[in-house]
Amino acid sequence: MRITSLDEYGLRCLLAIAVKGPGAQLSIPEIAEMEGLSESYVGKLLSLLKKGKLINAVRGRAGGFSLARSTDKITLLEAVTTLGGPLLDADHCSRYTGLLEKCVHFECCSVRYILGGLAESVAEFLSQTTLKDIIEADDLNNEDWQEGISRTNKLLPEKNRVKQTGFRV
Amino acid sequence: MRITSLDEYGLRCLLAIAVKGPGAQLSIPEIAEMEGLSESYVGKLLSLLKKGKLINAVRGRAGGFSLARSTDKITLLEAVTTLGGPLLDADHCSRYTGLLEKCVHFECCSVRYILGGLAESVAEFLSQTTLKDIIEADDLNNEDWQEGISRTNKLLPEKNRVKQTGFRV
DNA sequence: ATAAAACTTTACAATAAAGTATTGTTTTCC
DNA sequence: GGAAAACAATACTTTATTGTAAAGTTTTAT
Repeated sequence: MRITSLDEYGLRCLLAIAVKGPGAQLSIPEIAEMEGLSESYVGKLLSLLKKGKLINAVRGRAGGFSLARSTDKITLLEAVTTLGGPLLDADHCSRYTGLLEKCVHFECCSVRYILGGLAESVAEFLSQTTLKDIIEADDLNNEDWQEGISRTNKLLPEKNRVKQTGFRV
Repeated sequence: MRITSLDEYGLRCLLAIAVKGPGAQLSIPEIAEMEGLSESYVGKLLSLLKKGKLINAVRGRAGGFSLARSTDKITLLEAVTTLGGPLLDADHCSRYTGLLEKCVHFECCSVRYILGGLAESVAEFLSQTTLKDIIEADDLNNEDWQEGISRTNKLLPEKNRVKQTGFRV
């Protein structure tokens, strides 16, 4: 399981616009400067977000991007879905068929069952947070994010835990 | 966010051994045949699982792989972690720095905060299911997995929902 | 009008992931 | 002892993802 670049950078661009305030507009060069990304890449990311109807674009010299809806009407689930596509795709089972035409577990599949549940769980989590929630969070708990490992890590058996740093899933 | 091939195929190989019963042994050619995968690929997947101490290997003519522990002692979190690595890596923030040496949000980052929470949530979910749980599940609910979309999909605003099929996150 | 500034689209290059092939080592059976 | 069968390690090919570049369109200021 992986978080993709599109998720990471796309969320950052979306939040950059959201943080600016209601109705605010930001241009590609501005966002690229703020986020330390190339203008080409920001343009690509924003075109995805636009296609997903999360932002509106104004062309021309005074152009830029603004949120299509207020921050409390945009959930992380929409953002992540728009950017990286589905976690578990509709054609998941026809993608992972191995050497055969059809997956050997097509009729009854415990992996599919589990991954389906996981996808729902993740969707549930992401749908409960809006851009507004993120922006308004008083304490982003960034001091101990490196220690966040401990919380997640404790779920693993001792010898499998990551010693150095970071979250592990 | 994506589920990787390693997750999908690796879990299938692990379950193939687990399903066989306590102490049972399976060879690479056997698993490859059962799962419809190449022997090379199965070998690679099993070597990962072995490195993660989830299975034991016996070399030689009567060789094969067996579970390192009983099915109720192996969680999905361990399996997925072993196979695909961490969802949110320790060096996440140093990987996504854009054009700069250091991410502009390094000091205080709302995306990191949210993704950290998501990683914990996923870890929580995966750690609660063992191989035993999967094997023993009476009804794997496979009849309506295509309809599973509805449950997840309902969390998205109407116009953004996937019409065709599948889970969407 | 014309140039500048900004979005749009698509093609391309670089990188990473996925999967295969090869070669080698260990064990068993004859 | 030698062949067969299996695991082990690694290099290699293919494919997908990332990120960049370039050419085009729209709007505004002068």
